[in-house]
Amino acid sequence: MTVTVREVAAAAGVSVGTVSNVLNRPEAVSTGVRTRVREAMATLGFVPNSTARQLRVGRSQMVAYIVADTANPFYTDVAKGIEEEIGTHDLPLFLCDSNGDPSREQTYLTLLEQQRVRGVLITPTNPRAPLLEELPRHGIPVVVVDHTTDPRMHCSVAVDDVRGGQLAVAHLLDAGHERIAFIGGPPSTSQVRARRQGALNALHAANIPASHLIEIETTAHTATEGRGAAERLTGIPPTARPTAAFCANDLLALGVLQHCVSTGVRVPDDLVLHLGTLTR
Amino acid sequence: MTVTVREVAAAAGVSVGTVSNVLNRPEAVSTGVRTRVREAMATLGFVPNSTARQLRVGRSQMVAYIVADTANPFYTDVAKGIEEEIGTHDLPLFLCDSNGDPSREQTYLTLLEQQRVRGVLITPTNPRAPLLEELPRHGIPVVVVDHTTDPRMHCSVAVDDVRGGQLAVAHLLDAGHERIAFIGGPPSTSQVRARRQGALNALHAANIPASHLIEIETTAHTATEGRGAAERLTGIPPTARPTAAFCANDLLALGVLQHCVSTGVRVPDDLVLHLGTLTR
DNA sequence: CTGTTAGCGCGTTCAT
DNA sequence: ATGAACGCGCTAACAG
Repeated sequence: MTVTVREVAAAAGVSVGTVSNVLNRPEAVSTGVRTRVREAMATLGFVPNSTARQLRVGRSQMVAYIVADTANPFYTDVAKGIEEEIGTHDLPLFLCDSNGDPSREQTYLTLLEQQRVRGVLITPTNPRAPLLEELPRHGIPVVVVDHTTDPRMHCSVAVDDVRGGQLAVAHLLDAGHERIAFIGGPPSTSQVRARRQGALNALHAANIPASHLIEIETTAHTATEGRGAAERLTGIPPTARPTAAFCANDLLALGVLQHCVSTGVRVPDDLVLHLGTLTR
Repeated sequence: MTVTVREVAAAAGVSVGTVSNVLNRPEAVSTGVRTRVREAMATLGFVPNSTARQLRVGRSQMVAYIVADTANPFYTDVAKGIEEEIGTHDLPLFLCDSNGDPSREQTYLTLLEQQRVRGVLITPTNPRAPLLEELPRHGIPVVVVDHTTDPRMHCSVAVDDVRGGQLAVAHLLDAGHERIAFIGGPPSTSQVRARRQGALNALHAANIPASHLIEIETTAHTATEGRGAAERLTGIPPTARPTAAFCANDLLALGVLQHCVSTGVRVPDDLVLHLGTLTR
């Protein structure tokens, strides 16, 4: 069923070493032999077994990016950027969805380590997973995305969430709003905590009491949760209701918008909503 | 650097066959030896090399789903469903983004074939790619998602787009709308063609001329394109402007909504917009 | 129940 | 420029 280099070699009347050479160092083979071997590969339907190559070479060419939720456009946008870059090195990217579950995250990490992959990028659900440190020790580079970690162990790239939250809320304050909703995911996520802190900083800088930040907590970064948050928000008596909302996540903002549209809340007359990076 | 079964065997005072057995058929090894071997693995930091295992067994356990755009929530929702199912068989899923590029799609297919993966799911950008038929011939199961193909070659699962388009537009007609926008992606995608056909069917069934379906074509299924479409839509003189819009894709609908919100077009007073499956 | 051994398909010396 | 032979780490078949 499966065609090997040996069979190709026999068909082309050369040795396996030569076949391997036309595969990996074509310039080291004479033109005539090269085309003869290539024809043999084509007629036999030869498909290189990269498993065998990897075993020989010691590692696979695969790069993986583990995220908590592939439905979150932030992650897929980051993934597109990663692909663009590593594509220039002819490396393929594979996306893994841990679904916010530390045990699934660990399963993927284990799997990837056993596969001897070329590298792993991860936006960790469990930033203190022991495997996160084990991989680099075993020679597998790890890049932590959207989360800061111990720089001695990993490279990492992250957003200044405090500043982001501060800018967003300062903008709303400038526009004259005095009661602002903060719609944020579970406080267990550091990004949410940081953006909230930024929001508070903005209030403080404007001499507005922190109580004017009306916090609505959600359990996840999904549109469904956003709709629920909007429901709670619009349930607040008009005089106490925030006039603007800052959402810690695009999908939350989308859900808020969906709820407003379907229940007749005017945007932006009744509620000011700034859509962030959901721009693709 | 890398620990092998042989070293584990030596450390535990057993043979490699036994080590392999505790890995793959633990019940066939006596309890004492089993724990002794497991301890040796732990202290040595043994990580099974699944590349070698795959070479021996003939195929990898990896399942991949190739989509045209991981930023399209439809695909990631499908991916979640796939994961849920294959997870019950202890198989990991890897997402591949072809970015709508047939050549990248082909690259992934080639790679996966060379990796001898367990199976491939794909929403094809190029449904007639020769590799799509070659994989099954080489023993790699392929499932075509959201696209119908020759049932002799592949299993496939797809949506009845014609009926979907018909239902959506019939609903708007029932609500009293007589001029309806059809905002659809490139007509080269069969899903868009089918939904458009369904929309026309609904008009025909209601004895409304096809010219009352105002078609706005986009080049992709993105929010950006949706915003552009909305701009064109709101540029139509009020008397001729559609009073409702049917978007062939959620991201387009989102873009339309974004444009309306940012330019003060009332939803649904000025324009009725139904948000579809964007529900997570 | 445990040990021994023969490849899985390929890349890479070292000869020629 | 080409060929022969070895081994990557592991599983499976068989022998004990």
